[in-house]
Amino acid sequence: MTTISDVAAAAGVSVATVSRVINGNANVSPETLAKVTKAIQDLNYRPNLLGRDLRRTKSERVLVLLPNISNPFYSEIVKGIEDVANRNGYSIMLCNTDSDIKREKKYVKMLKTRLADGAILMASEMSCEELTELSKELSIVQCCEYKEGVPLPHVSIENEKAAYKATNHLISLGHRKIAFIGADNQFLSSNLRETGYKRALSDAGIEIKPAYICYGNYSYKSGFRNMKRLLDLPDRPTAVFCVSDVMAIGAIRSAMEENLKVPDDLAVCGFDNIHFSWMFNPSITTISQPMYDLGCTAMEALINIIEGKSSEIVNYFLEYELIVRSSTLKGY
Amino acid sequence: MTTISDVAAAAGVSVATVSRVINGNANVSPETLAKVTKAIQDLNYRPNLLGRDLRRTKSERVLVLLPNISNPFYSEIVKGIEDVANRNGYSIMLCNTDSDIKREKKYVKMLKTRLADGAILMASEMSCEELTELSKELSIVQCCEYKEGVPLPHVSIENEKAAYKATNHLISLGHRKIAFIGADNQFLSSNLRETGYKRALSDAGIEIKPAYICYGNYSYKSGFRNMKRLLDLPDRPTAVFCVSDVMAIGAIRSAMEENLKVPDDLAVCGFDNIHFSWMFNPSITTISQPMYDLGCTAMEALINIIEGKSSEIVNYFLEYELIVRSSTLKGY
DNA sequence: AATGATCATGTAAACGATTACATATTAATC
DNA sequence: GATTAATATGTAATCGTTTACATGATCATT
Repeated sequence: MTTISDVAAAAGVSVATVSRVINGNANVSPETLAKVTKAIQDLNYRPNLLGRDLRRTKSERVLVLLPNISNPFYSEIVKGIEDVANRNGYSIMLCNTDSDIKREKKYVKMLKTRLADGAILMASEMSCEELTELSKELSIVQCCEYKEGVPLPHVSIENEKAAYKATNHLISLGHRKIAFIGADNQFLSSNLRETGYKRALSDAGIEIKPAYICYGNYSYKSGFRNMKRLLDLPDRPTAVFCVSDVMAIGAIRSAMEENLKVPDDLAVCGFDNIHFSWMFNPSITTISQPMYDLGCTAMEALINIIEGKSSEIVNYFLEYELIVRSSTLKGY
Repeated sequence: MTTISDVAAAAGVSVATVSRVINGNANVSPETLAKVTKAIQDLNYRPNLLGRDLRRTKSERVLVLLPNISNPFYSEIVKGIEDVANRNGYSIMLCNTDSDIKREKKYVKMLKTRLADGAILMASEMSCEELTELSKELSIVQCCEYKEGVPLPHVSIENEKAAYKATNHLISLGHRKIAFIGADNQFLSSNLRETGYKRALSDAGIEIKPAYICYGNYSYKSGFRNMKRLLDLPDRPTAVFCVSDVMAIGAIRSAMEENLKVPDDLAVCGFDNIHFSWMFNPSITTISQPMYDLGCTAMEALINIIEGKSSEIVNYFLEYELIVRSSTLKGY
């Protein structure tokens, strides 16, 4: 490993001068510049980031913690994050937590140990107390999923209203027996979506039937199983609102196995607008989150915090959209 | 930011002793241990990784460069990589290159600058020369996609044979008019799969028709478009082999738009066995790569290199599998 | 009681960079 | 020509660790 002093020796100058050349300092004579540049070339020298960052106490790196890279929902968000990061000279590193709090904490530790300047948390498993603790010393933004009452900014959509809109769409198509496949996790969005679903029913004067409400874990299988259960009910629903597209796909396959037609016998609405929701047959009606923009906004907020431009905590709610497709409306 | 000397001061000992405590050195008296542990707790101290790694010239971190996290194919591989890494005390950080050589090089630079001990490259855009150059100073393993003749180990499947098997499956079902949707990129696997396809046809005494061979870019749309073109041929094929599941899905949707039935009117075979290939309707016949194992093996190979256990370059070819489903065989 | 081993702790040098400050050289001003 | 300003370069401290080596205390051995 060649170091800055190797270069200095080769060029016959001091390490300070080499450092000046590397960092584009103006006060270097043309001849010295040439000598040093040549030495750097010859030795194929790259500054050691550990040394540099240690001295600078700044890394221009940002961690993105996400529960699961295999969830297509996150891909677009990450793209937004990366684009803004790159425009501002930051590198991002993705950390797959697998929804495992131990893994998550390992990455948080890297943050604490200054390996990165800040982080974006996508669906943290940490408690409010832990997050509040972290907020004191670290630059962190919550994206999509967030804990309420934690002094950290978040970027998301209004899940309650979005769910209301989705459910209302089903109601407006004439459905009265509308089931709900939610998620049994600690995330706020799951609750908010359930609340929105219920409010839509109430507002339409439809009774809320507990038997129509069930919970999965965002997976295909949980969508499949829950739908099967719903279809086994004596008074089976004619529509279902799933809080993720993947579960919606599971639900549709379940209905198909029972020889039901979608949307004729069962209308299905998902959430997220992942790529596969329009590739699927039938294409799936869903709520589209502005994933790319969510990512961009989160990264912008993070940079503001890191660079100390804003000390107040700003939360962002971006616009969502109901996208009607064949799984609820024929011919779309 | 509290440092080791803050802790030392608070505990009334030297920094060396604190360091000993942190690193579990045996020669520390119980009382001192207690004092220091308490001070660490009180001050909520975490060692600065930059300082530590700089001194140790070792980071126990590994970079995983992949072209696109939104490709579900990579998720399982990453899982394998992570599991082996964690078992061996390494952290992994994912780097999304977006198939952009500039981004890729940015991450390689981090490697050169000792931010990580090594890297796994999933589908590098770099040339053989560049990779050869890197191999001299860095610990790198190629996974899935690889360049031939580069002195870096790789882990993959035998793409030519796998494609042969897939094509042969279609032939054995009685098809003679078999199209191929490949990929127009620089990757070896694309070529090998085409070669395997052609060899299967030749071996079966079927003429290779250039009109039946076309190229996409692994996307849904490119599958869709190419299939449309193939179906517009005067003598349309009755089967198609796509080098990715996503393109296969595009092809199926294309056939459906023409009111063709899959597999009755058109048999479709994909490649990769991503989750959606069995969620899709019809479920898709495909070649299953042992993604998890590919990841595990790549990580194991990398650790061997980093820790200097093996200096020779070993290449691994893992077993693939043909998975027959409804898109080629009814009722599966 | 002298010797040596063992244990606990401290001192200070590294790791590889950046940068405040000092110094030397040259150019500009009066 | 003396003074000052600007430019180019070097010296050494610093970032937060780890760790080789030194030191001093304790205890067993002879």
